[in-house]
Amino acid sequence: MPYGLVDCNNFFVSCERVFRPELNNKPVVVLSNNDGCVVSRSNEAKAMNIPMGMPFYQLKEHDKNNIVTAFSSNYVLYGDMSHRVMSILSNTIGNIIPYSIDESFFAIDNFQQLPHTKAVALAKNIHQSTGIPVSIGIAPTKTLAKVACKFAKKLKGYKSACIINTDEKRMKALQLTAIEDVWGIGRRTIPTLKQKGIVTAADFLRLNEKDIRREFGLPLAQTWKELNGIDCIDIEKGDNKQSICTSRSFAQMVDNEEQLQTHIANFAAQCAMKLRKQHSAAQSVMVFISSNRFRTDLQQYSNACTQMLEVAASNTYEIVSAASLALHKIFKKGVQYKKAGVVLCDISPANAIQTSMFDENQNRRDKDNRLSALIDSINKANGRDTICLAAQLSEPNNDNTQPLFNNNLRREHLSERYTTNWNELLKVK
DNA sequence: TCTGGGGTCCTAGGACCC
DNA sequence: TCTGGGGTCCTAGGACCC
Repeated sequence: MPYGLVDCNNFFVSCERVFRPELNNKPVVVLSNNDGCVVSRSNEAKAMNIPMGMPFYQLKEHDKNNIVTAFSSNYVLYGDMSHRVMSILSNTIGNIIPYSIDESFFAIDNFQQLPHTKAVALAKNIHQSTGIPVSIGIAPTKTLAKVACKFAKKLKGYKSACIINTDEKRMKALQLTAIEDVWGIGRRTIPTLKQKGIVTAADFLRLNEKDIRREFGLPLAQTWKELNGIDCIDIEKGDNKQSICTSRSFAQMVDNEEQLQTHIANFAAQCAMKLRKQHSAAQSVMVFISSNRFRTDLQQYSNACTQMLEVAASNTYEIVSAASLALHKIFKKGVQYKKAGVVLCDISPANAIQTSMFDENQNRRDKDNRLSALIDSINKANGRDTICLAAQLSEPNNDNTQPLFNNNLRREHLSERYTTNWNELLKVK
């Protein structure tokens, strides 16, 4: 059964351009949180040799004439645009297998179901309806669909859709595909493969499957099979996450425990909310902190601590308390902290919690759960953090204080939330 | 001065059992 | 001096992805 892949071109940049069409054909980049580094580039920016992940301050030096337009990341906007693209796709194709914010696989019964003309029309429809240009690859396996999609994106003649439906086309495509461009082969294995004289995907196929399995492990052996046309990579995961993480780098480094506790409380509360959203509970709460690894002139320290809960929980109070305890165990005085985060693990469905025979806190836990549900509904109706724990406030004793979340974050090039906020709609003269 | 965030899966090795 | 064998489970760390 063949697979298709729809991949949005330069997705974040394309989202920004929908509302700033004057930036079409100009170099544009979108930055990570804190305006840290480049995470999305227009073709023009790529042509200027701006690499993925380039720190923004280096870009400023690189781009002396200021011809590159930079945006802070606007995830609300990108999430909404992604939803629009995926809706059209699923309305046209039926069942889709979402893979990331900007790409989705789908399975078709046979190649006749989506011939080139129809695939071209689909790409065109998505572009016209949403403003987002996409590329489509169709092939016998997901890994080959990825290969096809790269050609659809790179070569104009394909009109945004490329189909690999014969062995001849497959081998031709693999000969023209550099080994580092193969989905599933990462930077750590490339040097070893190159040493063996493997330069293209076709070279890689000359290796023996058993040897690959032994030397590189199961995932690479699966990639080998997929390139041979044998479908074996399954990415259909359940709707529920197995771990939930909230973490940030700080614009300004933090050195006192109280302030770090406030950040951790906000991360933990955010994690708990995501957890409840998927109707799950977590049995363990991990907290990590680290200094600025780029500042070799400062003391380096990073550590993590996992706090187990007696009974899996999802209410904010318990999760924030556990995180606070964990932080206290690893906090070291005198360190300038640059990054911190909370990860929830051992996640199970909330309706299947294994209770403890010796649990004397069930009544309190029931109350906390009801309270968290109430907080969620108030915040959903009135905006994030309308109600929060005092531990999340930067100055708990001051009535005007705000939750600290995202406060220590640099976002100097933020666009409007054009599609999700009435106050930020596009203005037309 | 300024360097992101959030996931998944696999594996080797240790702990533990009989 | 000589010091079992075989199995399971758990976990930290590493690889990959976008």
